[in-house]
Amino acid sequence: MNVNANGTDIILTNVCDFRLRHIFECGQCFRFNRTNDDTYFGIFKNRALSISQNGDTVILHDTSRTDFYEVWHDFFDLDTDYGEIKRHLGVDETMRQAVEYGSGIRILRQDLWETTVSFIISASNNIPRIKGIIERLCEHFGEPFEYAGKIYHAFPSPDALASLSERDLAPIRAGFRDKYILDAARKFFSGELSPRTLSSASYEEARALLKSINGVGDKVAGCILLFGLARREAFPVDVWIKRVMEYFYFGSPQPIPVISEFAKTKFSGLGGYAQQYLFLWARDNKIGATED
DNA sequence: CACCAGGCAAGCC
DNA sequence: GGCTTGCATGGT
Repeated sequence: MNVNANGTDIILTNVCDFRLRHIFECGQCFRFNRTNDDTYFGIFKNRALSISQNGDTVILHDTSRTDFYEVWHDFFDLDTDYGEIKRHLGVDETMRQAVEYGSGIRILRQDLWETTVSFIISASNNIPRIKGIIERLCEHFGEPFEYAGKIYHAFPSPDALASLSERDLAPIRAGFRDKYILDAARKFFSGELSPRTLSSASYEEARALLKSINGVGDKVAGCILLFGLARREAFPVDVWIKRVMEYFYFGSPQPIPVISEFAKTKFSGLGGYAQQYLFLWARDNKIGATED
């Protein structure tokens, strides 16, 4: 990959294993959306980005070399060799197909706190509504900032939410999840949970700490570990993963713990990557779902 | 109008 | 311990 600047654009050429549609449509990130055929626009922390792709050329619009190297390079996980990961995962016909289908997936390195709240909101919800709730949360309580002449809102800090009541969150229309968001905010605000504590904890310790938040169970904790703490061994089992694993590896319904154990053995430290390839493939092709 | 959405907690036995 | 049910809201 080569990096060049052209005015306020950063141009990446010879980019491998990178496709915006795969990255942003595999359900890991809720604040980026497609604006036209090959362009996505979104917000991460207190920065916005418009990014487009044509083959193996990627353009980051209205940014700088500094922001590219300090923010976006890490966000897009550009130091990780996905070719190597895909070779390790493509050990059977199912995984070969899943990896081929989502060949441009990269697991974004997202913010821990934002990921925690986002996946609390994801419980028993659908992606368009998850995005709506998150945007309302940001508009009401996030710090405004400017990008390309327009005003956007950062994700609200724990401090901004910790002293709110459920009534204050009513306009967000998060439903029964409002009290879970507040519990998470209070635990992060008080320091009971912190990025430093969770980063330095072992996988199982971090998982247990996250599950101390009301509204965080095994599945949501798995997503936070995978997307917010870069624990790539996490294999969160949602309805789609459950279906695709049952369909290809078991042939019959299985309890979630059975699927988790199977994945742990089969994928080892690469479970999170496997999960993303399987999720995108299963959902796009409705694998295992009942016909309409 | 049922039924479901990247689940979870509380209440049962 | 495992199993069932209610949960807010919006889309199909």
